[in-house]
Amino acid sequence: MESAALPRPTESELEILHVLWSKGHATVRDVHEELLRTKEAGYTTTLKLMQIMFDKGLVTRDSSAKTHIYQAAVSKADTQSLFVNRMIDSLFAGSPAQLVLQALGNHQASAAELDQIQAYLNRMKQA
Amino acid sequence: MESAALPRPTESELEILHVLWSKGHATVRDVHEELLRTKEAGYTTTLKLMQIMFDKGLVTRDSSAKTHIYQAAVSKADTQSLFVNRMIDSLFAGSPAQLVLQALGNHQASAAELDQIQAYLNRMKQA
DNA sequence: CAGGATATACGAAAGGTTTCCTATTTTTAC
DNA sequence: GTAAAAATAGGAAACCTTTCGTATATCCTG
Repeated sequence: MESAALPRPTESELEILHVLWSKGHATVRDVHEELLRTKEAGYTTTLKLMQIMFDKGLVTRDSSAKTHIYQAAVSKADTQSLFVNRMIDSLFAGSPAQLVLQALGNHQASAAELDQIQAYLNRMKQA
Repeated sequence: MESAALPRPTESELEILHVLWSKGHATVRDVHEELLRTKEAGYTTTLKLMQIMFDKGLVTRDSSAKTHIYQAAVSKADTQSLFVNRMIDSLFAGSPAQLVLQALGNHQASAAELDQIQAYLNRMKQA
């Protein structure tokens, strides 16, 4: 027995998930106001998107009160993983190292970030 | 003066680009036969996609002969970069290191790959 | 409790991607 | 040279995402 896998969030859905991840739980209006800071959209557009996300299982909601309260049903880490793995398969022939080098090569990382990665490598070598 | 940026390839377009990147240049039939190895599709579907890609500027073609010969107009590295940068912005708050750790954490990399990354880090530290 | 504000639900239009049918042209093989 | 095979082009259907108008219900304020 296996329940259907959650669909990959679309671009707009990701924006909403970001708000939910940072706020923990939020109303449609909360999310909408946050989105307005970076993009233009009508309120019912945000509402509709969140309803669709609910139907897809990407968010849960408490509808006991008149104003529904939403929460992300997928974790940020799992979602990042979903997209990263997909990209590794589809663009880097299954090689995570290729993606890593590409990511580092373009966006120059800070010293602190390089240290973080170094620490990770050290842990891997010990194991 | 600045020419319009090329659009981000769609999923299907990426599959075709992969074939073109590996073959260098190919006819629609070449590409189609290759795609058939992993997915099902009609010949005219592949043709149509490649025509659209031509219109978008994602591929070039030599139509001097009856059977056109296509080539990718975007490099694999540039395309990888496009997608990676986009993902860093949209899912990792602009931090390439976060993506790197995520990529390494999930797909366990081989010793050789870790060495490659280590070598990269060493180069960065020297600089 | 009446009127305005705020919320949800529903439906549909607009835009993009993917698919394939059909018509037409060109090549090839007998 | 003619018929079959293979190629291109164009259009349209099916599907998904995004957007928003409108209808309806609920809440709050005076």
